[in-house]
Order: sequence, then C-alpha cells, then structure tokens
Amino acid sequence: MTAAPTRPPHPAGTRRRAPAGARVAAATLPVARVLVEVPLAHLDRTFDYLIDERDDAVARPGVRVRVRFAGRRVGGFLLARVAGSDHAGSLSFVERVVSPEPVLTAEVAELVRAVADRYAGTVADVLRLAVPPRHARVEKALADPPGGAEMSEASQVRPDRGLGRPPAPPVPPEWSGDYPAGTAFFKAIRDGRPARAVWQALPGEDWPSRLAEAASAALSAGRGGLLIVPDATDLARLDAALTIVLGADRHVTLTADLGPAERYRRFLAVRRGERMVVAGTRAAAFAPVANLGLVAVFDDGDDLLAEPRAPYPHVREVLMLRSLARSCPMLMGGFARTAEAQLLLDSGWAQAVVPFRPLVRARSPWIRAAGADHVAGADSAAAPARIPPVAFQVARAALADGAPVLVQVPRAGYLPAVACEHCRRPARCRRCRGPLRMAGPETPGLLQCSWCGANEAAFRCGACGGTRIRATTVGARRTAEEIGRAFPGVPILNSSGSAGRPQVPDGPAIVVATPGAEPVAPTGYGAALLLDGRLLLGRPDLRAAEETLRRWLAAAALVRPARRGGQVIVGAEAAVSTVQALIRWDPAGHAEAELAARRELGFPPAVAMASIDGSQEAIMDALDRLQLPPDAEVLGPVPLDGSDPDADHQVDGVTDGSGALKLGLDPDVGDGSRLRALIRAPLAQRKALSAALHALAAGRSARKLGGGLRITVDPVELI
DNA sequence: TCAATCCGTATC
DNA sequence: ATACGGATTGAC
Repeated sequence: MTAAPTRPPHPAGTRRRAPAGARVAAATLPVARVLVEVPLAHLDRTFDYLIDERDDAVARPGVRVRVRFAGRRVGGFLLARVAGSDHAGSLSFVERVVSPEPVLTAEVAELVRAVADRYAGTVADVLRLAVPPRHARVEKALADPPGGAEMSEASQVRPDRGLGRPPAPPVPPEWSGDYPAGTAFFKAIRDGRPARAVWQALPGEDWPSRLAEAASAALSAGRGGLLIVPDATDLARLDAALTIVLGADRHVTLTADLGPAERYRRFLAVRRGERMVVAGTRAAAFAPVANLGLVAVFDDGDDLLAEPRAPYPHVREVLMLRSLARSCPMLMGGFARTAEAQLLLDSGWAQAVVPFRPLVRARSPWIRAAGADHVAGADSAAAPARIPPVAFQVARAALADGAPVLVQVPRAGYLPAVACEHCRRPARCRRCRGPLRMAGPETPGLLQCSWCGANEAAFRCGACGGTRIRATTVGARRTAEEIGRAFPGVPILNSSGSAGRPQVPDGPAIVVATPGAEPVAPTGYGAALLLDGRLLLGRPDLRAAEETLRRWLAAAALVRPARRGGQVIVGAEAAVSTVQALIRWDPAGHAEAELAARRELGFPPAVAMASIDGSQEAIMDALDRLQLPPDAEVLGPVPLDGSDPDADHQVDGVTDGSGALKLGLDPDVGDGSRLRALIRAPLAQRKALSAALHALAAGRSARKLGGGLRITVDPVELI
C-alpha cells in the first residue's frame, strides 16, 4: 500500500445516524482501508472509510471494526491508515472500533491474501480460519492491554519475563550424527538463514524432540517458531518435548478444541509476543508468531492437515507461503515422504535431510511380508486365517520377550462392511440404502446402517432376496477378539479414532489400533502386525500407495530395532513395490517413483489441478465463462454421485424423511444431479489458473449465481 | 402520467 | 447479500 492521492476526505456531514453529533475525521491519516467480512467473491478487496478523530488512537492496522456496508452493519479488519482515498464517491465513517487489539498482523494479512489467491478463495473465508473469534471477557481480563499507547511493531514484541534470547545451542547429537545434512540445516535455523528441508525421520526417531530442538535454534536467533502436527496426540508429545527443551514459558499450544476463551487468550499471548513458539494443529498454521524463524510440519501426508472448510488450504502450502514471504527456514518432516515434498526436492526449493543409510538399517525392525500365498482362503477378508500364521509366531515371540505388540487394522468397528452371502452385493439399508455393518458380537443378527443409524434385525438382500450375510471387512474390535483368543491372559488395548490413546505398558500387551491412532510404547513395540494391506493398497485413490506406505512406516517406526528383536509382519504381497519400499525402509525411493508416475499420468503434484462441482446448469455456465490459461485442459464434466463406488445401482430419488416433494425451485437440487469437472494446467500456469477460477467466482457472485458451485484448487479427493 | 415492478449494478 | 436507480410495464 503506497501513499494515496491527497484528495481531501469528504466529511459526510449529511449523515445524522452517527452516535450524537456530526463526526469529524482524524487530523492525520484519516482514511482507513478496511477488509469487510462479506462472503462475496466480487467484493474480495478493501474499502475506504473515514476514522473519527475520537477513534484515532485505537484505529490502528489489524484491529477489528464495524462499518456500514451496502446499508447494513458488517464486521471488518482495518488493514492500513492512509492520507486519502481513490474512491470517487463519499466515504462513510468507521462506525466503531471493536477492540484496540491488532489481531490481524501485517504478516498474517499478507498471508491470508496469498492463501486466498492460491486457492481461488476469498480473503474473508481465509480470515475466518486465521483469526479466532474475539472473546471480550478474555480481552478485558488480560493485564496490560496495549491501549492507546503508540507502539512500534518491534516494541509490541516483548520477550521479557526474564527470558531474553537464549544462548546459541550446540548442534544436538542427533541432528549432527544421524543426518548428513542435519548440521547445516540446524545451523541455518540458528543463524537465521533461510533454508528448507524435507526431513526423513529415522525409524524410532523421537521426532518431537528434534522439532523442539529446531525451535530452540530459532529462539536463539531471536526469532519465533511455528510447529504444526496432524492431531492432538502428536501435539501432546510435541508439547512435552518443548517443555523439556525450552522450559514451560516460551511456547504455547493451539488447537480448535480449547474453547473460545482459552483459544483467544493464547492467540493474544502469541500476538503480543509473549510466546515465541507455537505448536498446534492445522488452524495454528496462521498463528501470528512474531518474527518467524522457523515453520515446521510433521507428517505432511496426513489428510488432517488439509482444511475441510473453503477454500481448503493445506498446512504445507500455508507454511510454504509464510516461508517464502519471510524468507524463514522451513522443515517438512515425517517417516514417509509425500509426492509434494519430492517435487520440492526435485525443483531445488528444499533440500533433503535423510539419515545415514547404515543407521536406517541399524534402527529399523526386521520387516517381512506375508501376502495371500501365506494365508489360506485369503480372498475372503473374513476368513479366520486372515491373520497369517507367521504373524502369530512373531507376536508370540515378542510377548514372550516381555514386549507389547502393535496390531494395525485399517478399519474401526466390528464388521464395518457386510454383504449378501448369496449374491455378494453390499448389504444396504432398506430406508436410505446406506451400507450396513455389524456393530458387535453381542447381537449377531442385528445390523446397523452406517449412514442413518437405523437398525436392521431381519436383513433381506434388495437384489436377490438372500437373508444371510457375510463379512467383507473386519474391523479393529473383531480383530482384537480374534487375537485375544489366541493369547489368553494377555491384556488387549484398543485405540482408534479421536478418542484418547491407551497407555501402553512396558510389558506384554496387545494393542489393536487403526492407522494414525497407534499409541507410542515406552521402550518400543516388540512387534507390529500390519493387517489387510490389500484393503489399503486397493483403494481407488490416487494416493493409495503413498498413503499406505505412510501408515505402515508410522507404525513400524514405533517398533524396536531388529537387533533388539523388533519385527514387523505386513499382510500384503512382497512383490508389490510399496511393500518393498517398507521392507527396505525406502520412503525416498517410493516418493520418487510416485512422483514419476504422477508426471506420467498428468496428476498432481506434477500438474496444477482444480475441480469445480455444482448443478449441471452451474457447471455448464462456469465452463462457458471460464477464461483458462493457454495450456489448461478440462476433464469431464462427469456426474458426481455422492454414493460409494460399490453401489450396485444409484439412489434415484432424494427422500428426506418428511416425504416432502422437491419442487425444483432451487436449481441446485432441482434436477438432483451434480457434475464435476477437473481442470488441469502445467505448474507454470498455476497462478493463472487460480486467478481464472477466482474471476469465475467473482463473475458468478456478481450475477447472484454464486451458490451451488464449489471450486477446489488441489482437491484432496481426485478419483 | 404515475406507480409498481424488473433488472442491473454498486457496495467506501 | 441489500439497496438503489433507471427502464419497463400496466392501469387510469
């Protein structure tokens, strides 16, 4: 924002609704550039307002304001104070400065704009993700509000509390001894030099400690750190490591489930520079950490790092934009490596920090495959021999050795998918046609719909009339039951989903977990059994192989090294390249091959991809209007049926329980069918593609056609 | 000729 | 989204 033309501000003296008396504009910089919170794509820019002289002191960049916009009162953020306006008409006054807290820092304002551009979304949408709602009570309660004092950017950051810049830490032995490029990267953080790394963690690596050390290096450079992990369990581990490395007073954790008050309290502590290191889950990627000296993300392949709300930004991309804007170091770590990370290495944007190869062998467990040829009747997932005999042997040995055993099962529940025994078609709910499951062993005849929850006591196949069912998928609970029978007397612990993780004893126990929910064992697991590999690898998903390896490596990384007896049995064919990558512990090679395949097929991240979906009418209009960059191509549109791919016939009517007839007034529901088109462009034209999509959204929103069309850049679901 | 209504456009 | 203005329509 450069100096504005010096047009005298219009005093808008005609307005009589202002609170008692005519308003007078502030003597200096009377014009405020305000970002209004309206969801319309064509209003995705700033608007100029006048600042009343009485608001002069508090109306600083970053504060929340309320303004009149198109006749109604809306919230907004003051982005800048300037001398004059380009606007030809008269200016309204900012009605109210909501609070003197500058919650939107200059860096985050710029970031939010960049994220919106990158994802063809609006700043208002991204702002909702980036700035937590204000909590007035918290603001009031906090001592030392930064009131009307004129503080420079620098003096707002107060690393006082007896916590000055810590001395430069020596390079930790793990960074220097385990990773050839580790020393250079650590020193770059410590010296405040920009450097970006894709870090492949050693099997068994205590990654929270490594991240905490990296954060301490940033602190010693007088700068802040931002560390993002996929879920609350990871965050708890990271928090503990940060407390050990930094003490309790320098960092703070940020998650969505803190509640509004605590969330805002911590947010303010960060904004005021009282906490220089932030660890959090995905929304924390926007945290206003002062003077960033490190951004880091662990396990960037986890889909929890993709925001599910528009415009669906991914943590890795958000942090990349911050690293780029601030020239600050960035660390992308994990046991696995995504194709996206591989692309950053290929392009030279980041450098690989990989372990010394002999160390990988020394630290990894003994990993073997036990595919179908090892399992009698393996074509049926429900066969009692689904768990290969060697898996039982390995588990027995580990338990005898006094070690816990980890069993990874892809699906939660008891029998999460069942089919008609006769025709083998998926069993479906008679009310909503959702897939049926068996909830538990207590009620063998009772099925339950996964969509509507209706109970089904007397199943009758809609296709052939069969009344008996068979399991097509076995869940974690049933698996625990089977294994428990094989090892009577051994404690069995279940861990799945977002529920808390059980404490694993440092002794014989069997832990049955779904991927991503594996608890850490105090001295490592003696063995891990990775079941139903074919189920994972066979998913009709672009990322099936990458995702499978990621889950396997995450579990195998919790197992003791082979020299301490650690073993892993993976239930999949040894000939499959993904299984080979696990056995050889070679995430880098797998990522290289994966990226090569994506290049071959023309899929992300080798190309830029976007999807638009909506009613047939909306899609046709959109494709007609879209001004695509020169080398972009449109794939589709194809019908987008919400039902799962194994549905044997489509749901042909929307029944909403009330039986109400849809009158077709809403064009998006009227003809029922939604379409989806994919748009593919070379990476060099990504910006142009995003711009074109944003222009499309703006055009449609200006014509009041906005609704019913969803635009997604880099959609997670591709196939 | 005036008012009710539609459509398009701006929203500071 | 509204809100407003100008054009359009319809009835006196």
